[in-house]
Amino acid sequence: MTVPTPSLPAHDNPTVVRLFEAAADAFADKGFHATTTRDIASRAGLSPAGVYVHFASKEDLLFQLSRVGHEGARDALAAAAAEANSPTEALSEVISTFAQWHAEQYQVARIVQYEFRHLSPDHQREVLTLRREIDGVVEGIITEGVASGEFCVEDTRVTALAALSLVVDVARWYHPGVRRTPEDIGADYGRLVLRLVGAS
Amino acid sequence: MTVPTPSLPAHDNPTVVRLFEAAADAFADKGFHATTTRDIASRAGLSPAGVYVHFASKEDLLFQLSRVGHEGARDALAAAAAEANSPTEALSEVISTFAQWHAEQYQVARIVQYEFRHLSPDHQREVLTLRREIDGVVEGIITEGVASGEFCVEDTRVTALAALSLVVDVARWYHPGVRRTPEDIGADYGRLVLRLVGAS
DNA sequence: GTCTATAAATCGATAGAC
DNA sequence: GTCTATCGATTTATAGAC
Repeated sequence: MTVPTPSLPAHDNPTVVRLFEAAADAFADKGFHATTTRDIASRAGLSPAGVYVHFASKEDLLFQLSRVGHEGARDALAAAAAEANSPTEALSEVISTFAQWHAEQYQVARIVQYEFRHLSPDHQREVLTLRREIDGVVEGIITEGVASGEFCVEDTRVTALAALSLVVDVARWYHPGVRRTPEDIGADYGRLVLRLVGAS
Repeated sequence: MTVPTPSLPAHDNPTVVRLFEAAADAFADKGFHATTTRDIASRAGLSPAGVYVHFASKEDLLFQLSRVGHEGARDALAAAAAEANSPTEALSEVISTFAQWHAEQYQVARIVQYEFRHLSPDHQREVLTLRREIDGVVEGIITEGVASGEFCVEDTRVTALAALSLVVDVARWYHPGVRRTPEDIGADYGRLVLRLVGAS
């Protein structure tokens, strides 16, 4: 049994946690470049210089948010896939879980999906590795379902990308106050994706 | 017969056209706030001050791009819908056309979909009106298809949003050099969306 | 209508006291 | 580890010559 990777750098430090939440709010709300380090610091109750005691730069904050966000999504996905007894159940559960995560964590999801290009090239590569793990889970389930005869698709990659598009776009339009709850959205997309793969 | 609204302010002025294209490239590539007016001006072959002869501000450039982009998408959609003889044909054609547009015009599409929040409140309202026209076309077709018995959906609004998510997300992942052509993508999504509405 | 030059404000990040 | 103060670079936008 290995010790799980800490989800945050120094996640037991309350000031670091506050900075993390402040940056997540600000980046999701205004975007990376429209957010100032002063903005983040004041939301966290610190002076402008306080940020740099805990993070090397504004880009470092974005990177840590992206990394932790991806890891959280990947873990939620893997847990959902592990419990399933068939490709149909697995796909429905994984998409449902992922869609719900995109709604509940819509700030982090937005940063993960839409602020990616503002990471340094090295950090882009690292985050891309995590993203490919996630994409691979969905594509793998569809491949299994086609092999077992449960699914009927023209192109596995095209269908996997379409399924992920449904989910990712939740981060664009979701905000607290929309009609549906995150649970509703997850359930809706769990059903819709079974139509996409010809399983219902 | 009314004269069509010019798609560009002073669209017959070659300098304005060059500025427009330079801004579209830059905003799509780096985002609104990461793009400098110097960057736009130099891409258009002008001095930093040259921008302000033709546009009031950087935000004005973003607004004009968003407005013209939305109008182009809406017109392409309306033309596709007008030619169809059934809800099934209409939905397939509209989604196919819209997806193809998002790939071919992926720079403008990206600006339209992801830089919206950087518009002024007044300009957000104006662009939102255009966007609701587009959403209404898709939702209207699905409503017709349900009424005629061609489609079978649980919730019309949820399904319309899902169909649009497929299309909108093209602007996030598409770039020249991906495996499929814009025509391929349009054809793929025209078929996939018929599955979403239970028509195939 | 385009230029050079620059104003005026703001940014990310650092220095050094405590 | 947090602060005040500020550096140095960069930004949007304007002034005024041509």
